[in-house]
Amino acid sequence: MDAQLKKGSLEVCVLAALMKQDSYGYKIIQSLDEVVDISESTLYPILRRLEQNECLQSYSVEHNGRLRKFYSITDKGQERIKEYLLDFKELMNIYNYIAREVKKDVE
Amino acid sequence: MDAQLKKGSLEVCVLAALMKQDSYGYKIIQSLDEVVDISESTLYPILRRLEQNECLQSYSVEHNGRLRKFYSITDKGQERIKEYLLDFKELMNIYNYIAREVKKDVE
DNA sequence: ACATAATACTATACATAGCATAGTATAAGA
DNA sequence: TCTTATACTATGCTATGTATAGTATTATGT
Repeated sequence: MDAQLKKGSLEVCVLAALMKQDSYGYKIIQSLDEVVDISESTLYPILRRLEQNECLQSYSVEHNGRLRKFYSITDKGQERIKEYLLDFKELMNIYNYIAREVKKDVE
Repeated sequence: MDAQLKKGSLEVCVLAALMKQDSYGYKIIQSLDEVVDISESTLYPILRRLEQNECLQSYSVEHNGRLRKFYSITDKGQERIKEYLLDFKELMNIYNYIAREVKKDVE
């Protein structure tokens, strides 16, 4: 899938993954496996950005002697998702236009 | 609308606008007016990029003493649109996942 | 015992696309 | 004569996704 098309969506996808329960980097990648292929180099910067934005909060839990960084979604993060859903409707307008123009050609 | 979300779509939107008939910069902006707000600083670079990619061809027509640059879509440009439509289905998967996780929370 | 895979994260650097801003230049209308 | 519409070019910024590499521990396989 074209990287450009993912822009703006991956971030929100990560937020959505944290709606059910708190999670950490490695686990998030796995839980999103069926939805989208997201690599470490994409996810970790997103997590840091979202924390800076206050869309996420983090806390560390010791696991096998190392710290696992858990993230939980904030109210602001949930607002962010709602804005995305609204924006996506506008994107659908663009998509529909494109699909329509192609069909016209076929007819 | 969030600029990031438009990435990858505007370019194809311009291609789609040229499916019916050849057109030029200023006119394209107008014809896309109802679909998406695209400014000159966005459109003209797109047109040049698409011509370099060979998704568009151009020719100049004199109009009131100045040259108007008309663009027409190539076969490669039409292929490009088809790829976009496929890619968009994957994006819909992401969107559906996000919408689903939000709903779960409401229930 | 040793190698490999899985786990878990950090850091650097890059490409791309959309967009703001500014500049150039002509024609038409108030 | 001033503004608006027309039509395009050029420079530079920012955000996001991604490749690559590095670090370090645990579990598994041979």
